[in-house]
Amino acid sequence: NSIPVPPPRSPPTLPPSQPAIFIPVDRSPEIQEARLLLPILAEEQVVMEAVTHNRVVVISGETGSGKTTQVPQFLYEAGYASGDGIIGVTEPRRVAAVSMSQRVAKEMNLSDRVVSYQIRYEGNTTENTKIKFMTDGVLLKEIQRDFLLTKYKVIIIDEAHERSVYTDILIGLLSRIVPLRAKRGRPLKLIIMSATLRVEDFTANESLFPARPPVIEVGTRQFAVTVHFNKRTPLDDYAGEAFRKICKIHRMLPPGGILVFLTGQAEVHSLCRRLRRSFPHRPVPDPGEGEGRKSQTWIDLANYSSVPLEEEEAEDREAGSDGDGEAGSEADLDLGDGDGAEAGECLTPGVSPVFRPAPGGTRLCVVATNVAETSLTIPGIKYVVDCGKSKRRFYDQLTGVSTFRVTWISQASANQRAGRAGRTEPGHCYRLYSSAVFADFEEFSPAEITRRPVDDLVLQMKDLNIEKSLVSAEELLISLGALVEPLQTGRYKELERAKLSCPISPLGRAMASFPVAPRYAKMLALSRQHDCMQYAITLVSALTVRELFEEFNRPAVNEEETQKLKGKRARVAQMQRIWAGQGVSLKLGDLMVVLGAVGACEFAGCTLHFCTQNGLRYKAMLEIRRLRAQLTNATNAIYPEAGLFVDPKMKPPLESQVTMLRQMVLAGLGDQVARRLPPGEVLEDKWRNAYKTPLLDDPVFIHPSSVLFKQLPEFVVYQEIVETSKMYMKGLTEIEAEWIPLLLPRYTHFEKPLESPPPSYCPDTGRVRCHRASTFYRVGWQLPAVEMDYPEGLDRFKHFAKFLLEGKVIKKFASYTSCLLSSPAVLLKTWAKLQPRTDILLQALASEGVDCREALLTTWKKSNQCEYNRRLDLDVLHCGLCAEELYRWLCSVDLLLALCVVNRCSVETTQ
DNA sequence: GAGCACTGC
Repeated sequence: NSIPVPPPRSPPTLPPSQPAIFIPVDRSPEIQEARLLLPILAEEQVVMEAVTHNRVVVISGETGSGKTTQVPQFLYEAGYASGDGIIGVTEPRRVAAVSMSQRVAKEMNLSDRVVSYQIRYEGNTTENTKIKFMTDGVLLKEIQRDFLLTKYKVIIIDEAHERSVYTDILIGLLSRIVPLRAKRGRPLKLIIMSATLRVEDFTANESLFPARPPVIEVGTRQFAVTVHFNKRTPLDDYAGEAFRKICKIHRMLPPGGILVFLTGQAEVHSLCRRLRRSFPHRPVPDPGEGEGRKSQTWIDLANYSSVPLEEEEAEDREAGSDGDGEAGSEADLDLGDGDGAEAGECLTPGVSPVFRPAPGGTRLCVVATNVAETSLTIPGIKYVVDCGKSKRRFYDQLTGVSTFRVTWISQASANQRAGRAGRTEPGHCYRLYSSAVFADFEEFSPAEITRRPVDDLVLQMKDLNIEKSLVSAEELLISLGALVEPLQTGRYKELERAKLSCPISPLGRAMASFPVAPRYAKMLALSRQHDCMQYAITLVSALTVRELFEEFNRPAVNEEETQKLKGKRARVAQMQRIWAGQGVSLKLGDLMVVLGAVGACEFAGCTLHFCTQNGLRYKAMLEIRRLRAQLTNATNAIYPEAGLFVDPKMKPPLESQVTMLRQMVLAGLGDQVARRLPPGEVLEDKWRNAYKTPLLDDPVFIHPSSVLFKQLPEFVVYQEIVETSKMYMKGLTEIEAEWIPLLLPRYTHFEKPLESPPPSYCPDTGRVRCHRASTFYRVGWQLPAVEMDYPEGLDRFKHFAKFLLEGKVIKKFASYTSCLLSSPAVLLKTWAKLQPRTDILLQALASEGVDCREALLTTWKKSNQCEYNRRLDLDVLHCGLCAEELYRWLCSVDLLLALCVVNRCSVETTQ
């Protein structure tokens, strides 16, 4: 039943054929036999000719065709990995990269030193590696180091139809790299593998590939799946509809596993309970406990969603109460050969060992969310029940607010789900919605890049010196100090254009080398200053992984379970309070909890037992552990003097370090500050305990799970805002208002320096200091006046001149102060200009740019290179002789300054 | 006073 293969479009004249290369492969007879069944094998000739004659080739076909495992082998046999180049294959998921490399190594009878993989945390590549499977993000990082990907002769992008962000960006970059490599005489071949439906995305995009690349279509080994639509579409109760459908399938249809697609964890729980109640078997272990629970996500879906249904089923009262005649009839289980057979992806080799076969005399029923669509393959599924919906995260690019919504899936997703029924034999897919509804589905899910924040991507592109016109992300990066701020001159349009072409700063380069979001990368880059790096790394790891804690909020089925869940929630809340601590520690808020949780978990050896006891997600803790190791290595690579290591017995941070961490969080997440509405300003009830953020008009609230929920600090920084019943901030840290102007000057509008307290001279930095009040951008919150460097401008020269004459800058000058014709304070008077001597002094300082001690000494040094060079090595400020020389110099030559102000006699005596 | 799908560096 394979799709006819059109010949690849060939160029009018073929280049002279090259001598055929053939690298022998020693496959076992069993492997060879199995390969022959794969549709792709019949196309080897076609594929290889297309690759020979084209720089870019698209291979389309569902995963059942075997293209992922076979095409790299074709290329290897044709010599694409002999000599100085290797074959690279990207996958959107880690499991796929690992399992594919193992599978291909086995098929080719080669060691994993030759057919290897690389994922974020680990890999087995060697200098002998010829075929390298990797996740898409890994290859993107490699481009950052070697833009032309010189070690590869071929790059295969697998699963391109999934349109994952990294895959999208890779294809964009490779479309530019391929011609560059051709120009250099070391051609790189690009093979894009995609499901048939989405091939146009790549071939019809002329800015990607001006010459349309040839497409080779391959059939699948997929068995026919008959699709049955509901006549009616339930309004809301798709879970109930699923339940009824499962009951009917189970009662009336031949053996074979059932896979049910729902949208969320709670639904999965509740449907499983309902099924167990209706078809009781031996007790199924509670998902929240039991030693078989290796990891949360997988086991959740394995243990509690694998419901063996007994053949001698119990009376199904709930199904019996089904009043919907039409949906309840047996007609909709029609097994006749419909023409609705749809091929869908079904093959992900390396089936998860988590799924145990159903016990004898029972039927396997798996209730799952989206995971089962691409990430998991469950053996023995013959029936798919598809509610047609999925829960997706929506992200508002303007406000940064996340929401989770249950929406209709795309036609492509529905077909993907249906395909899961045809893996081992012909199957059936029951769609709990009508064909009319299906026809209204979007053809595809929107590409991921359109639905997520892009700041990290822009930074990476900048690191590659690629321009991208994404204004808001650029603004964020400028605010973080990762990009150089554009010049504030010129017309508006020029300004906008300047923004888009901001070069990357040294800080930005350092940030780009950390494989985390730019906000977190900035925290890491800053942590070097205060001996907080190991804490910052731990914090950033945990925040990147997110959702550290198990969710015990699901509705319970009976009193016993209610109590159990209540107990678990109480235990977690208690631990969170302990980890958060009191006083200074508590101000770090939910991030202190995270730090404490990771610290305690590692201290206990990161065991499953510890995680279960304390409501931590074991899988999350393992991921944090690996990310910590990676970030520690990355940090050591940038700052070798740091000498960091992952300390499993890391001590809690000192109070001073906690404060530094809070400041780092603020510096990294300066645009995610919220202020509590002062109780006196609460006019409407909806603003009670509410916070205001710069970007939202509506009130936001502290999430009840936060340890700061009852604290209600005036200023907080949040990690995210999720809109559920209200707008809730999560991941909170308390910050001090006076930090904002100092750490976030770019978000602050400063007022004029205050007259009281008066500006002062800082003997340590040699600069003029002052106090300034300020307001926070957009919302105009009044911020307390803080001490800071005096702003640039004429006034700074005035103050510096005053301090100079007062002897604050050069101590020795103090002895001359009494000889001055007028008090140094005259310089600050509005009428000072009327005194020519003060004006001449100011002009002299300004023309040399002398408004701090360093500038003064530099100018002096420059002007008196020969005369005073030797003495400058001495400490000018404390050596009387030098100070006098300096003073004389100031009076006589270059700056002319004191002459005009200082009493003539005094000058004569010193000269 | 609550309830979040999945994935990658």
